[in-house]
Amino acid sequence: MKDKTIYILHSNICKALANPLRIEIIDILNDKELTFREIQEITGVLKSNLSQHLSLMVSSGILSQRKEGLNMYFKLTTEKIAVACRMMREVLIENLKKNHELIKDY
Amino acid sequence: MKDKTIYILHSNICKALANPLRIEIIDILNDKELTFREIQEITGVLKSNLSQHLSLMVSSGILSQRKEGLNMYFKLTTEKIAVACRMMREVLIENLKKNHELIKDY
DNA sequence: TTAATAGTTCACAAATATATAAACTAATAA
DNA sequence: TTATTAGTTTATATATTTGTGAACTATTAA
Repeated sequence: MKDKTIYILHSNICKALANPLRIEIIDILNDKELTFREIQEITGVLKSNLSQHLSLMVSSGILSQRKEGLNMYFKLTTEKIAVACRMMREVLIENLKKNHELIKDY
Repeated sequence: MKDKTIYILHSNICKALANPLRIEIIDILNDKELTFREIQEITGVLKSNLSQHLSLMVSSGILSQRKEGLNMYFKLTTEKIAVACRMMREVLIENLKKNHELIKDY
């Protein structure tokens, strides 16, 4: 029986992207570092909820955080996350276009 | 209030990757088309379970299927899925290496 | 028509993920 | 010290995901 550990670990990284709020966070962090407060203002979610999502993203290794005074800063650990994410967005857009082509004939 | 529909749709694509079995399926379909039977033999899961996972992947738009006689064939709809997936794998490997660096000093 | 093979659908139980609110901790300022 | 700001943790309720087995449908062969 083949060892499937790698698939579990790999899917954990993917799970970190598998939520609308977390996708939005990746989108807005794209190429910059932002504070917790800034992310909260843009997304408009409860701080407890945001903290849980950010914490999940940090522990899955896609975000890194640092504290400066009272503020916590967050950024993507690597450009690759943003690139992979953009690639998925392209797949989405292509699929939406295909569906549109199918539907417009009716 | 900003419209978050795009984030929901985008996260649906990501959810299609957010499971160990589905990652394995993407891995083995990498550049070829396989039958249900072949995927089942490689992964070793129940056919009902496999069918549900494949169906989810098809309806989220990352796989396409075609029937030929008694057999159902599956393949990735686009190369981009495999590329995005490989990119995530690289992020995982980098993180594992970082953790290893941290741990080996103890 | 009957049987066999291939896969899908359904119902259900168990596990995980999510949002909320309240209580908590850390850092700075008064 | 006390208060304030910034964020985390915890408990809890709800929703979603997952695996299993049984029943079902579709295609081909006897």
